[in-house]
Amino acid sequence: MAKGVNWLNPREMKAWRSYIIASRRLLDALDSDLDQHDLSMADYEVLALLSDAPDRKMRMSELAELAMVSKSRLSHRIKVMEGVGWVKREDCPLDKRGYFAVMTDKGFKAIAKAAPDHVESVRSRLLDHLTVKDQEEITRIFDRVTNKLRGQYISEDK
Amino acid sequence: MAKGVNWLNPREMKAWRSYIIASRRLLDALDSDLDQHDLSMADYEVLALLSDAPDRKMRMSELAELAMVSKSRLSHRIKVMEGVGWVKREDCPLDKRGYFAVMTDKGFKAIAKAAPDHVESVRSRLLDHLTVKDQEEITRIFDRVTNKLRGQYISEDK
DNA sequence: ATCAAGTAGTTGAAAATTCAAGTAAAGTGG
DNA sequence: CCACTTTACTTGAATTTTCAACTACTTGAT
Repeated sequence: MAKGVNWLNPREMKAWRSYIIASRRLLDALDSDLDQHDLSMADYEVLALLSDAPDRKMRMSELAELAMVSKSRLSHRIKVMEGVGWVKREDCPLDKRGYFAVMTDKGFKAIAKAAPDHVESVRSRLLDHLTVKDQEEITRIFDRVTNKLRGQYISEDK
Repeated sequence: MAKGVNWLNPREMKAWRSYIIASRRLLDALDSDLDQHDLSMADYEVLALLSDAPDRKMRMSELAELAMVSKSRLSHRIKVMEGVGWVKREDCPLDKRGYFAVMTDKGFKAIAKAAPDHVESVRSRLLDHLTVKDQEEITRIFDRVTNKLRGQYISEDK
């Protein structure tokens, strides 16, 4: 096998760069739009997941998995959210190692307040600039990327 | 104006979720692929920018801007890279407030070693799953997103 | 010249995240 | 039911990132 590196050609390079640059700026913008609600995207997602869960509670592991953060990180984060009064912990009777993160009313109000702004933010920063066809392309392309990623060997904890 | 929130419809929701989920996993995968070279994506980009710059040196501000990190973050990061021996600082004769970050030979070797793996990683995690047409779509869509983002009011420092 | 305001970059402390253990409870095979 | 391995979390320390000054220089106006 030849040892030469298969560098990106200009078209590939352009696609890759367009994608990361936009993504970085987009995520930054969304995050800074959430500042007014004292939330980061990551915390928003955790709360959103909880608010949709039955009884607004979820096992730590499941929450970590769905929110795509490490258990350790979730643990730390839940501790601060607990301090703010948005969630509390409850232990799981069926598995004594486990805990539920339970959203409080205060937490629910917090995310209910942030949600409209966040949705508007996602629209104005991203969706408004995509045609219906673009949206479908995005879905198709990125679903495929996720699927392939799943197949490949991926790191451990998170 | 009616006060109702314009929530995302299923198609929009799907596009948005496909995009972030894939992006998070993708970036995680790329980052963990770089672990073997003791680099993060952010550090990689800084070094890549430097290695392409004339004389492999660049003003701190410009580097921060192109790498899309805050000046403070770059400053800290360059300090540790300086410790590792990948870059050094040099002061700018034309503007005595300013500094250049200059890549050392050791730094150049480090990124030259990482680059082929990183490119391969970008291919196997992303580009291999995109048709030429997909690449063009991505470029078109995300360039537009970036442009619109530029127009809107965006935060300060970074 | 002089002074106000802006720019380039750094710094230390605070907050967030990762990393490497550590604890306690389940599950599993014999 | 007894070891042994796994799972579900938490924790504290180390690292990274952000935040709010702060220094020193440049620029522009008078």
